[in-house]
Amino acid sequence: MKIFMSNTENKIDSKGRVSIPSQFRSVLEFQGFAGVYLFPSFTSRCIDGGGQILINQISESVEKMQLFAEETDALTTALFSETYQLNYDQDGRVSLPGELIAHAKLNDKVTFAGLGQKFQMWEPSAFKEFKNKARIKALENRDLIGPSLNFSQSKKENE
Amino acid sequence: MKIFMSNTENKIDSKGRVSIPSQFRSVLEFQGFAGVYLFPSFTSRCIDGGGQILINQISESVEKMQLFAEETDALTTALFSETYQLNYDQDGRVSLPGELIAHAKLNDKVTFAGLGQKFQMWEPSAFKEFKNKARIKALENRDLIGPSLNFSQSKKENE
DNA sequence: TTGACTCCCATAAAATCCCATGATAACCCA
DNA sequence: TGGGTTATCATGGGATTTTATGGGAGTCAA
Repeated sequence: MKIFMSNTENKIDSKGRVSIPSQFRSVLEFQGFAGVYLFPSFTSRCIDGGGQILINQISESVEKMQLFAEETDALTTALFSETYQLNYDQDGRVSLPGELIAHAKLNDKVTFAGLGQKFQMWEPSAFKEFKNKARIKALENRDLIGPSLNFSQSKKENE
Repeated sequence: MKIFMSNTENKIDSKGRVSIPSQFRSVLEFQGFAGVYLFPSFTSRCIDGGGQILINQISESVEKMQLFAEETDALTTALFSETYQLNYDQDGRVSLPGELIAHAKLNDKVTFAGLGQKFQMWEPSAFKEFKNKARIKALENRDLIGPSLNFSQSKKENE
């Protein structure tokens, strides 16, 4: 299973175009279509992005909720009405809608950050801040992650 | 089950390339893909590395988390945004991202140390220091490991 | 016409491929 | 057992490809 990982900082040029990192493109194309789905994050000043698999997951999880019709409408509206499907050009670039740029407060640079099944686009300095906090949180919650990271070992050391 | 063991010191050349030790490569390829996953250690000034199995374990542990929770974003950011998937070339070399070099404070040499299901990459002198401390800790905690190991014997050998 | 969006080409930097070398380890055979 | 041959491996460096990015020119609609 290919997933989004690592982070790179790319430039937004004078025409408003950004290169999707090539490793991300290979994940997206592996999912069956040469483009991205982007929408403003619910919780942070950044853009959430993903490919076909992410969109499918979202649709399925909404279905499973078995909400009343009006609730479903509200939720899907919130989720999808601000979602943009952007196919990138042959050089791997998209031009970002103004709404997304505004939400993430982007200037002329974006950091792409892989989060597994999705990725995020951040104003670079905002990302660094979020990442540092995330690192600290992850250390505190290391038992959630499992034994693979030998976190439990270092836990013993400290007790 | 093939695992990573022993340690070797390799050089980082002028282009920033390092050879993955051939014994490690055979473990990695046994896991199904000719490359490594590297990320900054949460607890030490070194790089953590592994193969497909390690990444699968991590992916599985976050798979069932909520899609749009801030906590999930924080955790997956910590886990994936600093993880690099590097396929090595036909000579078995990768070029290390600057972020990882900085975290481990590497210059022109790296020590690869096998830790079973994962391995670590250290600045050589930092590794020696860490190894000595680890040895002492292991001796203190030898009863945690089980009766099969006769530590007192190897203790004598090194004194 | 203007602005937004393509497609296409140019370029510089970085990553990767390919081949050569020396050192070490593994092998073979008398 | 010893000595010589053969692999294997880490490393250096030139050549080639990929990637991100800039900018020109064409298309379409308001």
